[in-house]
This record gives sequence, C-alpha cells and structure tokens, in this order.
Amino acid sequence: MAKHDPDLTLLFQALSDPTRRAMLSRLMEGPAPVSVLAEPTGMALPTVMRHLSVLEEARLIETEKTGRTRLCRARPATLQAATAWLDDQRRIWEARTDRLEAFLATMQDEETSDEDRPDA
Amino acid sequence: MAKHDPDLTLLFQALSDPTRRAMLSRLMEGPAPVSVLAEPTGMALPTVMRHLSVLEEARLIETEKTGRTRLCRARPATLQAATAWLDDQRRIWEARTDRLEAFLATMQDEETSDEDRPDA
DNA sequence: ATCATGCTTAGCCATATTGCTAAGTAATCC
DNA sequence: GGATTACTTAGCAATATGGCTAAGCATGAT
Repeated sequence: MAKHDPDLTLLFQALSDPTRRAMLSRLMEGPAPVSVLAEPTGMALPTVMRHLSVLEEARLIETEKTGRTRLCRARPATLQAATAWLDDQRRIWEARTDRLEAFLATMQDEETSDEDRPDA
Repeated sequence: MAKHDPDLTLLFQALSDPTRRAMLSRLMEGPAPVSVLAEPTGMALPTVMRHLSVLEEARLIETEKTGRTRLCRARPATLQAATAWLDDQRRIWEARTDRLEAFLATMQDEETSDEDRPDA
C-alpha cells in the first residue's frame, strides 16, 4: 500500500534542524530556487545544499533543475507520516487513560456496593 | 503563556531515533523502570540511560528515583508542540493552495468574459 | 555483614553532522 | 568569445551522536 513509506528516522532527523525547518516552512508558501532559500540563512551555498539534500532524502521536498537554477518545492504529504506517528502515540496514551478511568470507576462502584451492604 | 516552551529542535532530535521512539511508545502505555525499558532494546544500560536522558531533556518523559529503581513516565503534552508545528506547516500549505485556486478561478472567469465579448 | 540488584559515572571508539573555503562546471548575458 | 551567474564537488575542522566496557555506589534481600 505504502509505495514510498517515509522513514520516520530520516523525517524527524530532517526536522530537527532549525535552518531546515525554516527552509521547509518557506517552501510551503511556494517553490523557490536554491539561492532564494539560501539568502535568509546567511550560510554558504554548499551548506545550504547540504540541508536541502537532507530534506530531499527525507522526501520532504523535491527539486528540479532547469537551466542553471534548481527549483525546490515542498512535498507536504510527507509530513503526514510524522503526524500519523504522533497521532498513534496520542491514541496509545488515551487508551491507557481510558483503561485507568474504567478501573477507577470500578473501584468506585465496589466501594459504593460495600457501603450498601452493612455486613461488609 | 507557555511556561515551558518545548524546544522543537530537541523534540524532533529526540524523536529521530528508533530506539527512543520505541521507548517513548512503550511509556505511553504506562510508566516503567529503566531495566524494563532496556530489555527489548538489547542494549547496554549506559546506552539506554543516554537515550532516556535525551528524551528527558526534550521533556518527552520525566523520571523519578525511588530506592534503587528509577521510574520513567511519558509527558504526552510535549508531543503537542510537534503536532502544533506540523499543523502550522499544513496551514501554510493550504493557504497557498487556496490562493492558487482563487487565482485559477479568476483566470477562468476572465477567459469566460473574453468568450462573452466577440471583439476580444 | 554480605551479596545481589539496579542504576550511574567515566571514558573510549567510530561515525555522523554542521559549518567552512576553494575550485569546478554549465548556462546565460553582452 | 568572455564574463557572470547559479550551483556543484571536494575536502577539511569541530562537535555531536550512538554504541561499548569497566568500575562505582546506593538499596534491598538473606
């Protein structure tokens, strides 16, 4: 089913750098060439390229070279993989608290029953 | 407002390791001592401790030592920070596609108008 | 008091990450 | 053709990461 299952490790790793998050965020607003992405970072181009290739390997962006400029665009669908994992965790947690509440409710019921029977 | 704003860099960094994700996932089901978390990893205890301290610094878990055992529990609220950032990105993207669709709709309208006027 | 348990500290090793500069290549402009 | 632009490649340095072993240190059991 999952044709290109995105690697959560690559994904979170790519997102763990503020420069890369800023670049991705910028690309979410629309495609941009490398130099435009580089400008606000104040970093050297090779450094920026490195960040971009990390984002690309994580499938968070895709790039296409036309002439001498390389255009980068976000692949927003990939973020879904991260969101999905986070949602899974929340579900696990909620299942746990649900069980806990059910258990506490049972305790409460039994306590009430005890009070009902004076011979307890 | 945000008393302990979780650092997204620390957060995503902590989540970028499969061992740590597994340990966190386990803790979402309920608290556990270090040795229980260590067991399924097959790793040496110091290594596990290292992972745990990364999770703790990212505020994804909290630990408490009683006697000679240290109990670890998840801090699920922290995951919200990650979810929030991802949601922001999705919003940025959607705002962009909305603008795009509005633009395309405008194009469509103008084209229709042109067709309406035979002198175009 | 002794011993086992459950971390904890210290330190080492290999590799990965994040930045740089210098030099190269290919496309566009004049 | 020659200069300029926009990346690209190669390679280096500093630090971070992820694993280990060996030894230390309390606590709980006998």
